[in-house]
Amino acid sequence: MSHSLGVRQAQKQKTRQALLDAALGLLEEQSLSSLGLREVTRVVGIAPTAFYRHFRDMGELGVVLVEEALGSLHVMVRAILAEQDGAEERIDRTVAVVEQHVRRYPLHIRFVARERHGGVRAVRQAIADELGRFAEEVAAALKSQPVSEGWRDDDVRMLAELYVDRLVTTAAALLDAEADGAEGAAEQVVRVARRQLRLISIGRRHWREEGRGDDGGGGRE
Amino acid sequence: MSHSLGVRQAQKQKTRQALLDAALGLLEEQSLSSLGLREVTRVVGIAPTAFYRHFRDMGELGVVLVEEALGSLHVMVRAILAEQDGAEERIDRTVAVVEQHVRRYPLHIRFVARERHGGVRAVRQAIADELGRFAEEVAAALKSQPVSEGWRDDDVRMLAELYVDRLVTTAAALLDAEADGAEGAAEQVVRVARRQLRLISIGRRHWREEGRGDDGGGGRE
DNA sequence: TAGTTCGGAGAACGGTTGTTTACTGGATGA
DNA sequence: TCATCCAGTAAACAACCGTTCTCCGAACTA
Repeated sequence: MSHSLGVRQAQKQKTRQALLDAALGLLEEQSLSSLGLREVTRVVGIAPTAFYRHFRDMGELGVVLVEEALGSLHVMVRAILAEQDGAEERIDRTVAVVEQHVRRYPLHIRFVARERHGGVRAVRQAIADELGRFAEEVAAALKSQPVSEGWRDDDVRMLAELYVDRLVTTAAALLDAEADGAEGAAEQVVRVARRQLRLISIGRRHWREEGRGDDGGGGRE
Repeated sequence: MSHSLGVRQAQKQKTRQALLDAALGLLEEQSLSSLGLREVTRVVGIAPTAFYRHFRDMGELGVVLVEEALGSLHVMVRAILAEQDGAEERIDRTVAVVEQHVRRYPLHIRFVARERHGGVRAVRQAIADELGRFAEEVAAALKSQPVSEGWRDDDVRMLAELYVDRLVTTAAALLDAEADGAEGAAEQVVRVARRQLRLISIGRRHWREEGRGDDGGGGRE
């Protein structure tokens, strides 16, 4: 905060953020690879050429958007992992936080869901990296819980990825449900998500007893 | 087969299929909303205007591609569900079939993964519908298994969605792993997928004992 | 055989795109 | 105060886009 950056840099960051916001808005109804540079600058109200003062191309802007979007998600998960409640309460809290996050940053969620497998390589990579870091963080938290005693590290990681994936999927489904305008749709998604997490949690508790057969390397041919 | 359709209609279907194939090929590296009509016709080798003889616009072509892509997936799942093996063998077979399907129809998988949350509403809807039907089929199969005795219908459906989602996600991950050229990446994905399915399966077997608390309607506010 | 149907060609349309080049004017720092 | 920097401007570029309209010729039908 403090140093106040000078009028010059402050203005630059302002229009830079305006570009990011405008792009994110436009990306609600199209995908990044079809989003035009001129389209974005038009919304912001600056000349097309001014775009280059901030980003080399739309792909670069997309990567920045990824950081912005998943940065806020990061905060969300830290909040969940910090808790020490029982499994049931933790699940409720988790889903509730996802729900509220979707309501607060719908455009960010939409963007991540869409571009995760989208047409721009650099953006896909950025999302994959960030979600990977994400899973790592979840894995660390899971490992420190009593239930994980005797678990192999890669099994913990496997579980973490299952959780992360479920959260992302739930968030996307929730977004679609709200967009479709159907009345009870969102609540339905939330209920299903809770039960799915519960089932996974049950599987987790019984993993040590039955999860044998550590299918090492090999394979079939 | 037999009726041979006449030279006229046969040719039409031929170029129609050529359009679909060309589009699918181009969609390996971009998303539908950025795919141009001229781009497709150029690959096929016909005039841009001829496109309209087959599709109103690219969205319509996309919907047809969805049916084509998920139609083959449908066959795949029937094969899996038909089996009567034990849980472990079933999981191995499932993952193996997914693996081979990804190798046989990589472009179809890529397309579905990308456009599931893509920028074209009609296509998203078509994919959602098809995956829904898919989950319904899986649910019916799960219900007929002894393990599901005493399960509520919507709990079975919840489990089916969990499975379907996992298969789609695994297929997409497998595709990315193979594209990235990393040597053991694909095998790693397969191993993780197997263990995740195993964990879910364990959760399923213990669901009746611990899955209580049927969080009915209500909610929090 | 004569008439109709229709998949495809071709040209032209107005509009949009990304990118380059040269320029302006206010903030910046000596 | 004065030279420098640099975010944003303006004009022009060639390339491409989706769509319309008119026409052709081979396949169909009667």
